Amino acid sequence: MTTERDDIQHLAKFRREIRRFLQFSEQAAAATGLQPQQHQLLLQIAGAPNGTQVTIGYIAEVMVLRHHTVVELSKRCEAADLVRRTHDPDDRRCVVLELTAQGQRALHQLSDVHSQQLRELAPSLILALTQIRNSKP
Amino acid sequence: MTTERDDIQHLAKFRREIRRFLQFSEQAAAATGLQPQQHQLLLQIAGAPNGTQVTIGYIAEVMVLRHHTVVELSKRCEAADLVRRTHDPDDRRCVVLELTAQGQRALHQLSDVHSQQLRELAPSLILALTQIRNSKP
DNA sequence: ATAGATATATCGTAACACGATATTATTTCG
DNA sequence: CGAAATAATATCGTGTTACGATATATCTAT
Repeated sequence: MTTERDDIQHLAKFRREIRRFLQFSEQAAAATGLQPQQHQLLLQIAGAPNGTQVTIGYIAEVMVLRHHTVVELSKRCEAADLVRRTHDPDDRRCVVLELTAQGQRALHQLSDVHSQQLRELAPSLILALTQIRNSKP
Repeated sequence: MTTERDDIQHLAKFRREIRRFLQFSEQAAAATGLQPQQHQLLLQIAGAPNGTQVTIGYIAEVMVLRHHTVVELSKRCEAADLVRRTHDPDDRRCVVLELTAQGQRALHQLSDVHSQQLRELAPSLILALTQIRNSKP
């Protein structure tokens, strides 16, 4: 019972840390004039493993969203001149997503502050994870 | 430039891991008949540090929400018989939040699967964090 | 007792993700 | 080859949710 309570406190602490990070991230995105999800889209486009074709479907998978949600998100980003949408000439069903110059600028700016923030938060996140991992299975 | 690209890939990987965990969490909550935020409320009520008065304001702070959002969330949880809302007799402005028996059951059930899932995801999360932390400042 | 501070509550609104459904392009196979 | 099946993206309507603005209740200090 005592370990149960400890476990729950550890889980709660982990979620507080995550939430604080996400809140930071949302504010950083807003400060750059982006919606949080727009930032995530840019990040997943630019941060895909080398050689990946970045399509709607790929993004839907890695962001764990329905594809039509990604359609809408990518269109909002296109309208904001952050993302370019082109049809793959080899399979014209597929839409390939790339960053515009402005999208790259925004992402690099955001990535800098995120790296820095994560370097600060990493120790307590790792600690929380370690505590959870060491709880009785 | 190469390090920049690596950094972005590491950040993207970290976000993918986080997103996968959150997705798991949302589905687990849904399987128990809870909204994701309802689960978070239960967790932060039960997982507050020992001796904490769990009020609307406290939850607003740790969940990084406006207090009126917590009012609404806690009322939905009250309606679902997961949470009890009582006025602190010493300061009747404050609302104290506690779990009902049913809220405790749901939370324990969810905590079990979350602990297990986090034990699985912890290594790659820690790896991603470590890679970010080791990137050039 | 009253002004100001603190904590919670109410109301209207906008963003977002989803289900259901549709459209366009490619592949399969009879 | 051409129709049916499959795959990828697109459109539309909807419900939830968090928010800003504002209101109410309670406490504190003078």
